[in-house]
Amino acid sequence: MSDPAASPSCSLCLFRHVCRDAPATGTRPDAEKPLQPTHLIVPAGDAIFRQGRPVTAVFPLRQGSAKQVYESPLGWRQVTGFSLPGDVLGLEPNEAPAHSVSALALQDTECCVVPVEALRTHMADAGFRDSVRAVMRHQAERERILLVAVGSMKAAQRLAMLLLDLDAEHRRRGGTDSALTLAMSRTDIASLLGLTLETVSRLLSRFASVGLISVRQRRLRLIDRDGLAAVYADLDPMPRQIPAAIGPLAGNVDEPRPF
Amino acid sequence: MSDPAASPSCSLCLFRHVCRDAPATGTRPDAEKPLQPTHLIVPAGDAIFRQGRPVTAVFPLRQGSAKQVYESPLGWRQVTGFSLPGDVLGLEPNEAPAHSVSALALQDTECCVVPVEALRTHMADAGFRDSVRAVMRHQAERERILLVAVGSMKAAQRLAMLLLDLDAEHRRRGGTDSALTLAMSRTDIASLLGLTLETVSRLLSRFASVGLISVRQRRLRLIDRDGLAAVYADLDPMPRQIPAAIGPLAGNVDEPRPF
DNA sequence: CGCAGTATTGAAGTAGGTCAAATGTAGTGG
DNA sequence: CCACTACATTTGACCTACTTCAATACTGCG
Repeated sequence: MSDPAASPSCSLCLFRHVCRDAPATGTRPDAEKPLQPTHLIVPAGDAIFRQGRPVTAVFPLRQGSAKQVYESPLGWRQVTGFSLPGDVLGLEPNEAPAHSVSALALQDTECCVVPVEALRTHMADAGFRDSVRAVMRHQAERERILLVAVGSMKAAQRLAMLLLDLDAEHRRRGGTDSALTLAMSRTDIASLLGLTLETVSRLLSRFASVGLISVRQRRLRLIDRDGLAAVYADLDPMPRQIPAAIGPLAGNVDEPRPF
Repeated sequence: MSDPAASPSCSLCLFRHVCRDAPATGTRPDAEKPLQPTHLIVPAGDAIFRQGRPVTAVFPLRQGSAKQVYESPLGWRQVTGFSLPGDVLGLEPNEAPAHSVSALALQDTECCVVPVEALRTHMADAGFRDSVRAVMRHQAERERILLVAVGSMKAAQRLAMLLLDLDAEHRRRGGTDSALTLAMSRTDIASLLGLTLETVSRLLSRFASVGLISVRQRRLRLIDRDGLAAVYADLDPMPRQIPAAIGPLAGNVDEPRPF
């Protein structure tokens, strides 16, 4: 846990090619790997950094998970995303001097600390710079998809989208099973999707009752990904209570890609 | 209209310090102003650029107005913002190689064309670079506020927010009167705010009926900015039909700042 | 004038919010 | 280990803000 050695999350880390902690990469000689970040342990619920505070470092996530929370000038609060091991917290686009959101640990969490000076130094490398910017662009794209989802999709679609995304991230991290554990509360999910916690809970139960998933508290298992994708794409009126007996051969979805 | 001379919008333009078309700035000697952009006329409804297409130039808006439209992978479309003269269209953060949204002219529109090479050249100047990045950050902040609005505010709040923002932009451009003309349709407004056009129309009527604004079609006049700010801040249950006779002295709003 | 696009207004339906109660889970200290 | 508390989740019943459907009016343009 507090062992500074390479963790599995390192293999997905943005800094893996320049970090001493990361396992050697086959393709590169790794002649120079000057980055040896310190580590930081954050207990569940605590902030890794806070919105508005100056950016002094970025934080590759090693263990645990976090949520990003944005607080608007009028005091409205909204979750804008979740992060898993391998993600880098605190990367601000456009050379922002201050964090645009807060990051709160969803559980006891460990992350690396990469000072901005080190980051800036490495940004001199074109390849590295490009990959950092690609990550930033991906984040921006995600937020836009969230905006469209919240702005024009139904509750069931939004939740299906989130589940598919969480599953995709889980698999990208090597999870071969379909079981995942939700680190975030129903309230967090509701905030992200622009719903209430009751709606999220009901929807999860409904998904389960029609055989799309199984849920018990925070243990979740995706059973029918295609079905979820259909819900996401809204090809499916999503049976209110009991599925209309006529199951029309679960049609394929042209674009099931979540997020 | 097609006269290439300086327009009033130039005085707000990001490029004013480096552009030959812009009026001389008092503070700087303008020794070097190597930018002399070509101009582009876009008829109402046409695209200035399209989402996914490579970024070849950015487009300072001279006359007219435009909307940004994002199309999600699944085909959902949403307006993400409106632009007025002085704004720069097509500025993509993170060195994105392609436009992340489309820009459609809301009326016959004229804009400058600044090739990306020229932009990149001027980015060498620290002051200029900083101001460009500040604009990008401001845009990102706007989108986040929109996300929170759509995700957790009521319809009336969202609309009040938009009206206050449009008004603020109008005044920033020198408009001293409280009258403004909406270049966008009710449908566009509805899309931006995550509502239906009928709701927008009804809400405008309701705002008018309680004396916050006056509207007729696309002519709009803000009558009670403080009242709108109160609606935005939700200090006000927003009378359903006829105000509940007890008017509690229209309280001050701590943070009436829209967007 | 008459048509096409845009806006307003009404009536009815519903998705999701709100309020409230019951159950489950985890943490704490005895 | 267990009792007790605090909090998260589920579920139900009701309600309303918003959508949907539909009809009517306004504006601009050939």
